[in-house]
Amino acid sequence: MSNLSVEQQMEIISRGAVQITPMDSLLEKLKSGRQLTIKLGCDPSRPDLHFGHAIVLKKMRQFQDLGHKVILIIGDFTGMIGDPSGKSKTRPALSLEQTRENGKSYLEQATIILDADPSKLEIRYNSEWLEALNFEDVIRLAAKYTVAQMLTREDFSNRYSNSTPISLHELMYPLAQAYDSVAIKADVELGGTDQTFNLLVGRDIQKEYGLEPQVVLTTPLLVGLDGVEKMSKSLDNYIGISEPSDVMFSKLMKVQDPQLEQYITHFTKLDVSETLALGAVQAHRVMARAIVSDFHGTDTVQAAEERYDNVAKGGVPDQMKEIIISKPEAREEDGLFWVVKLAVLAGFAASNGEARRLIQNRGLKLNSEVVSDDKLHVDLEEAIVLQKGKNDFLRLSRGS
RNA sequence: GGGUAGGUGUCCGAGUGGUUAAAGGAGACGGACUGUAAAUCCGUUCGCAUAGCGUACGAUGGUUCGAAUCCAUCCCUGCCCA
Repeated sequence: MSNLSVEQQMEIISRGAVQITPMDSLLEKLKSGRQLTIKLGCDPSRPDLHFGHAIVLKKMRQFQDLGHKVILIIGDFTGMIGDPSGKSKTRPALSLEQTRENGKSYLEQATIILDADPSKLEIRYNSEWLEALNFEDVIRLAAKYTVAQMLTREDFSNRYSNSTPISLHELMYPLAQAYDSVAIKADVELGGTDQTFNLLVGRDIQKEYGLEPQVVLTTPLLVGLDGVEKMSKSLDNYIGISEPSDVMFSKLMKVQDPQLEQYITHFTKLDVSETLALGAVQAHRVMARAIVSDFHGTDTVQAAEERYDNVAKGGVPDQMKEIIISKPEAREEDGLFWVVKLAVLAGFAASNGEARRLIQNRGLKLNSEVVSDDKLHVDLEEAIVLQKGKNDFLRLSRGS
C-alpha cells in the first residue's frame, strides 16, 4: 500500500470531490491498510469517452496509485434492456455482442487514464450475476425498496410532477446497479453527482445483504465547451480523451472562463489559485499545456501550441486532415469539381443547400480566399485547402 | 374498463380550411467585435446543380378546387375515476 499517511491520501482523494459519504467510513477503510475495491459503473451504449468521463477516471486512477483496485462494471445486462436513465427518449436496446464490443472499446479508452495492471484493474460484466437472478430473486430485491424512496430521486420526482412518463423498469435500474455493488463487494463507488441517488441505494442494498456499505464519492458533472450544458457527445460540446494533441489543445483553449477552475482542479496538479492569478488567457495556456502533455507527452505540446497560434493569426496549419476525391461522388465534369459538392464531401455541410448557405454567408474559404460564387468549379490538379469558419481545415486532392 | 387532454420542423411552441416551407423562441452554423473567450450586433436555419420542383405538421385512408387545420380507423403519451 501507499507510503503516504492517511491524511495525505485523504487530501488527494478529496481534491475535486463533491461529496464523500460517509467520510469517517472512508478514513477507516484507508486505515485498515487493505486493498480497497473501487467500483465504477460504465454505460455500454456510448463508447466514446470524453473529459466528462475523465473526471471520474482520474479519480479512479488516484485510488490505483494509492494501491487500490478498480473494478469497471460494464452494464451489458442493463444495456440489453435499454436504460432511458432520465433522457426523454428510451435508448435502443443493444445486443449482447454490441455491449461486449462497446465494453472492450470502453476499456481501451479508459486505460488511457487508468493503470492497466491486472492487480489494480478488473473488468466485469453485470450480466454475470444479473442474468442469473430469477423472477423471485428480482421481486425479493424489489421488496427491499419502496416507491416513496425511489421517488426521492430528483429525476424521478421531476418527471412525475411534470407528467413525463416513467417506465416501471426504470425504477429497477437503481436496484440493479445496487446489486452490482453487492456482487463485487464494493468498498467505494464513484460516480457523477447525477448518480448520487443510485450510489446511495447501493449502500442500503449492501446492508440488506449483510455487507459493509460502500463509501459514495461523487464528482461534479463537467460543463462542456458551450459553458452551459454538461459535457456530452450528443451536444458536441466535448473534448474526447483520445483526441489528437492539437485538437485537444485548441479545445482546451476554448474552455469558458467560469469553467477554467474546474478543469485545472480535475485534470492537473497545478495550484488552482496561483494558476488563475495569471489571468484568463495565460491560465488557459498553462492548463492546456499541462493537460496535453499529460495525455500526449511533453514533446507534442509545443507543436500543438504553435499550430494554435498560427491559426489564431489566420494562418493555415501544415497538418490537417486530408481526403481524396474520386470522380463519381463529386460529379466531375470536364475535369472540374463543384465547390458546393466538395464542401459537402469535406463534411463542412450536411447538404448542398447548407453548403450554398455557407458560401452565401462568406464562411467557406478555398486556399485562404473567400468563396463568393456557389457555382465555382475547381480542378484538383493540385491539392487545395478548404476552410470552414476559423478552425476547420481540410486538404482535398484528386483520386485517380 | 370509463372519462378527458394531447402528438407540429433539432428542441420548445403558435397556428382550427386558402401567399403556410408553417409565427415566436432556444439551439446550431457563418460574419463583425474579441482572448480562435464571454456578452453584443448582423445573416442563415427541410431537400434538390434552386427565378423552379419535391417532400413535410403521429400513421393510413377519406371529404374538398384547396387540409397541419374537417371526417374515419389505427398507433403513441399525460391526467382523473375505477
